[in-house]
Amino acid sequence: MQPTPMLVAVDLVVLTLRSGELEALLVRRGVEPYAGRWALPGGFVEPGEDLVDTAVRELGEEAGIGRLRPHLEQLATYGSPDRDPRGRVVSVAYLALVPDPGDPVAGSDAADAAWRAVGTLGRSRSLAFDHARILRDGVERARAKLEYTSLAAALIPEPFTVNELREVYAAVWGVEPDPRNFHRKVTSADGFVVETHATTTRGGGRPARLYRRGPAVQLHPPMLRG
Amino acid sequence: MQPTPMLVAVDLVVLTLRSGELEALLVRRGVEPYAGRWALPGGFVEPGEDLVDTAVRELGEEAGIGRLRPHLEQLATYGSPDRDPRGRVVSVAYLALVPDPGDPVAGSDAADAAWRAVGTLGRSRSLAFDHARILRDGVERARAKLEYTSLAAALIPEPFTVNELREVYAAVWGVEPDPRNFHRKVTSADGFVVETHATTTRGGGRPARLYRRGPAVQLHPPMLRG
DNA sequence: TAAATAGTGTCTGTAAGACACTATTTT
DNA sequence: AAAATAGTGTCTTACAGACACTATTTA
Repeated sequence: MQPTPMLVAVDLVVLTLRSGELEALLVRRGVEPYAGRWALPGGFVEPGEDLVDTAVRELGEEAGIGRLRPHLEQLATYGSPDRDPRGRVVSVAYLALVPDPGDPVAGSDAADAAWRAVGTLGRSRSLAFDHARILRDGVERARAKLEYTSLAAALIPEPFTVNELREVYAAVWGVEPDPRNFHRKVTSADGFVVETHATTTRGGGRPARLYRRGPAVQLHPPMLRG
Repeated sequence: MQPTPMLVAVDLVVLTLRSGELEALLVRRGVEPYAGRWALPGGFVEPGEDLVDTAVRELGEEAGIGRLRPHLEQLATYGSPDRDPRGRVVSVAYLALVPDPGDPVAGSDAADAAWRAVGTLGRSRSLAFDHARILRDGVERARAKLEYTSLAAALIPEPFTVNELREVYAAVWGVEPDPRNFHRKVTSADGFVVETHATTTRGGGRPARLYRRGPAVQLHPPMLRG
């Protein structure tokens, strides 16, 4: 029995922190199916192109985000037979975390693009295809990985203060960690952040030391959320 | 520009515990490419078939494992353009953890099947395609998830003793948890195991209480490995 | 009885969370 | 000075790990 060829796409859950909220990048579809509806950025894998290269290419095309060296990891693959009315399309989803790149520029195959707070999107049916589900999975992955990795630092521009890093946890988890305990944990966790010699007063009050992302990927000990 | 159709396969990393060792199910390929080489069980996704259904079907076909109600989760997707000499094949890998089902029965498209200790397989180039890489990722996923989920119980038959559960951690992590502290942690972790009223002396010594898998998926607190 | 495994109690060190207190800026 | 944010120290509680001790079986 001959195997059946299928179309393979890459869809992106691109998250950032804007004005204290976790937001996702969406594009408004210009063509059927779901024309006019919001969707995750994505596109088909080209011949000879590795999956992650498709993700990187789409990141650049859809929002000029490539230059920001985002954190990029594979999320999951969605292949329900009826997820795309055009036929059998298997979608490999990637999760990207980037510092806020500002308002997006519309790409070639997107009539419009915008950042939207993730709060209500996951539950809604406003997104095309099964993208609400994919977005929800991506947000949940990000939430979970903040706990035991240094991923939070990927959502804000360098250099950053400890308080700016704390605001990432506040936005993503919806809880306000104690600023004093948070400070102690971050600066004592091995390799989470490395200090620069500069300070800033952009937050008001006493000057805060500026930090860059440290070499650690896994955090020991982890940042716990209750 | 028209997107290029590709073949989509599902490959399985099936792990179990046999004679104190973590072992993976392998099949010997009967056809080219890589004829005669060991590979992960797997097959192409059929039209109208969901990815996870392909995984379940292959589990049944390749080793009659379906009846064991294995833990099954998606692992990752591998789509390097040159990973299969026949052409472009994207493979969605699933991780299955099962209680030891005994020696496998050869399936239809496998000349032979066998359990192999994972210790050296990951590093070797003896497996077909990129299956050594996939196996390594699966084992690493299992190792990591033992820490904060109740997955260990999926590798042994029910009902089990606390000591049998401890042997799972010993085999997968390569460390021997203290039996006394382990006992306290397992029985006090919320929903990890539920006790039956039966006991057994199959381990020798004082009769040990028998347990079944509890309702918990995430463990609070987690089982730490140093 | 000895040997083996099952299970409980106790101690110590580490770290999370609560929060008092000091430090350095702007208004 | 007052207000704001940055950063340190201290206390309490929880729990991981070490390990003494008791419990219940087989040989």
